[in-house]
Amino acid sequence: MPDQKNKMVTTKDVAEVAKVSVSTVGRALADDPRISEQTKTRVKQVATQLGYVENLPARLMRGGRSNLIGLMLPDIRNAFYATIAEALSDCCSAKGHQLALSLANDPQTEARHIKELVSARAAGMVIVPSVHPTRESLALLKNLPHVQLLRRAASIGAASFGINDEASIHEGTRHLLELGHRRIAYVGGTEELSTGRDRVAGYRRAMREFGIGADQMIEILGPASSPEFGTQAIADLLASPDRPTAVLVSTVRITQAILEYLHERGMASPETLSVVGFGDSPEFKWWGPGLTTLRMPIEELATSCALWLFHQLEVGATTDPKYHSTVPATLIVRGSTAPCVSP
Amino acid sequence: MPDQKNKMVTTKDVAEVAKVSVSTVGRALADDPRISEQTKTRVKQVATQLGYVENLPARLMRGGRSNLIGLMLPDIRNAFYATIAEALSDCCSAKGHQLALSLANDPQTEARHIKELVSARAAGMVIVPSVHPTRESLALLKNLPHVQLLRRAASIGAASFGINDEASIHEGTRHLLELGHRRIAYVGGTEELSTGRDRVAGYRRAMREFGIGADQMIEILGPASSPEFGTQAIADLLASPDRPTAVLVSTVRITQAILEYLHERGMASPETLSVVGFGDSPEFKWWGPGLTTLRMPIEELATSCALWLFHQLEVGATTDPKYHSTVPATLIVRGSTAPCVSP
DNA sequence: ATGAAAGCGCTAACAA
DNA sequence: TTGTTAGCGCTTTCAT
Repeated sequence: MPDQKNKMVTTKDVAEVAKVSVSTVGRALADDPRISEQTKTRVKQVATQLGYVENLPARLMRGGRSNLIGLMLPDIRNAFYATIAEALSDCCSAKGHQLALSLANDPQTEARHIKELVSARAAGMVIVPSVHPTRESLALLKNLPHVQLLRRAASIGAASFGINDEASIHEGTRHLLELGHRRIAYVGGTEELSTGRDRVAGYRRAMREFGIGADQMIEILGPASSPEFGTQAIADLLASPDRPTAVLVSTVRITQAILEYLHERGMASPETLSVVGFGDSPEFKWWGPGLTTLRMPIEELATSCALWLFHQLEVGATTDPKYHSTVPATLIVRGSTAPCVSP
Repeated sequence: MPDQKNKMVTTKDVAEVAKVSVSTVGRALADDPRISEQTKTRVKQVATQLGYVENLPARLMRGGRSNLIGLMLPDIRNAFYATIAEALSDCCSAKGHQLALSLANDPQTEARHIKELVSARAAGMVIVPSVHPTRESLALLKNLPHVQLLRRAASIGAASFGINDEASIHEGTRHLLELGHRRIAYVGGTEELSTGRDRVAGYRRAMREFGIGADQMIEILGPASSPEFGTQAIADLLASPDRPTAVLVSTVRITQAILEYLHERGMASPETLSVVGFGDSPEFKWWGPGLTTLRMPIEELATSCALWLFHQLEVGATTDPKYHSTVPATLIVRGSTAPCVSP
């Protein structure tokens, strides 16, 4: 553990040793054409020798923004978000940016992190917004170029990149309907979140298209990333008098919880229940007969999101294009869904 | 997307509007006891009204370090590291720190990220070091309080927190030996990494203790986080003339690759092969008969690592305690290991 | 090709 | 209780 009070080497120190002025040092290190090659070489040599490292805060004081890119996620242990973090980190590295990771599940924490980023004069941020960003968050975001990812808060007037949630869930539901299922349960996040709204809408549309009324729909909505909620939901479903023949899950964490529950109770799929999951992880292949699931191009999504943000940073982003991009999911059919055999 | 050129509100602006001096503003916002409650309230009100956000770089220029804590990881998609990131993020939030995530697999990228952290005057960092940190990295770390996590590079003279790798793998190997296995293969990372060295050492010790000579040991070493290597390794093992009756895997990623391989080929465990995995994820329970594996208290490890770092930051860390802490793994016995029935 | 000096926003020592 | 001022390390005119 090094001594913290260790004075750092400054341009002034370098200047003294190299016997030039501070401005010459600054210019030499910035490869200014006005400085002779000879001086440049000498200055750089001295700088390295002394272990000079530029003082970013001091430079930032003269205006401009730091190379920090904020990434606000609800949960890094979710494979979805980990993939996003990795893709974004790659993009940042390529552009010389530094990633600041903020994990927030509630609007207050979110606001605090945004404030810190603004305070640090971050260059921009990628945010998966919470349900109801605070007024403060919204005001702060006015001073920070940003892009929304996955979720979309209407109150935030920025470009957004997401999954086509409605169409994805619609496809999953239709798959079950075409297999003859009619008592199909939907388990997912609440309608507070844009994603929750869109997803349940996809379920409803598919059901309606097969002539199933709202009274026949089985919807269990709760906290999107709560395994406990998922466990409770599947338990309730299986215990209900007219238990469904199939279930469609619409979040990663709930999917994992349900898979775990069914496995622990030794309840075989698709015999007991046909299951359509959300997201795709390697282990979904070896869960029971293999999980039929919706795969999303998360990595590509995060990359295009980053590219767009960087582009905005470069061009200065004076306009407000309100660009909204969505990508579709792919249904991966495995063993967990089978034709309905119930009455 | 907001206008980037938007001038930010400074203390001077607040001072003008509130009709006080800049220092009064600074003190009022810092809750200095010398300022009257009345003035404080007014200044704070004006600051909020104007949307004032402190300029962190400017404050840092006066010396001291930022609230940035760097976290250097090889791979955020590995559940191990994601858990660490989350635990650390929680600790940082609690202490008002901001997490800067750096993903680096090679010494050059690692060096670049460390330099950026030093340049940004980060408060400290938690690092899972690469095999051979560059000379530059080592020099830079002298100016940045840090702690090593999981891996330990001898060249870095800092406190370290890790798994007791030798003992853990020893326990896993002994479990197989006690089940009667003798042809036990070890698949893990190379001996370049401290973890790789310790782990294979645990395997060797256990084997020796059961009277098995070095010539009877089956070791396949390669890149620790390469699924491709894992796939190749298990393929080779199964194709070999005297195929082992059991395999012990010593990294998370290789474990995942091997599980996938065996599942895809429909090779049942423990009939074909007894398997002891590394790490523990929910899905290990439902892989085939359930994976016997070594579970590590990663979250606790990361937390204690963060606590230690924060403590060092607080006390100033003038001494160099070279504190090394290791926690043991727990063997979780499931269905993938069974008594040896081969000749 | 190089140097001197101003100023970025903030804090703290010194004044009042 | 509040104001004045110096200076942190760097870039950027403006001089030389």
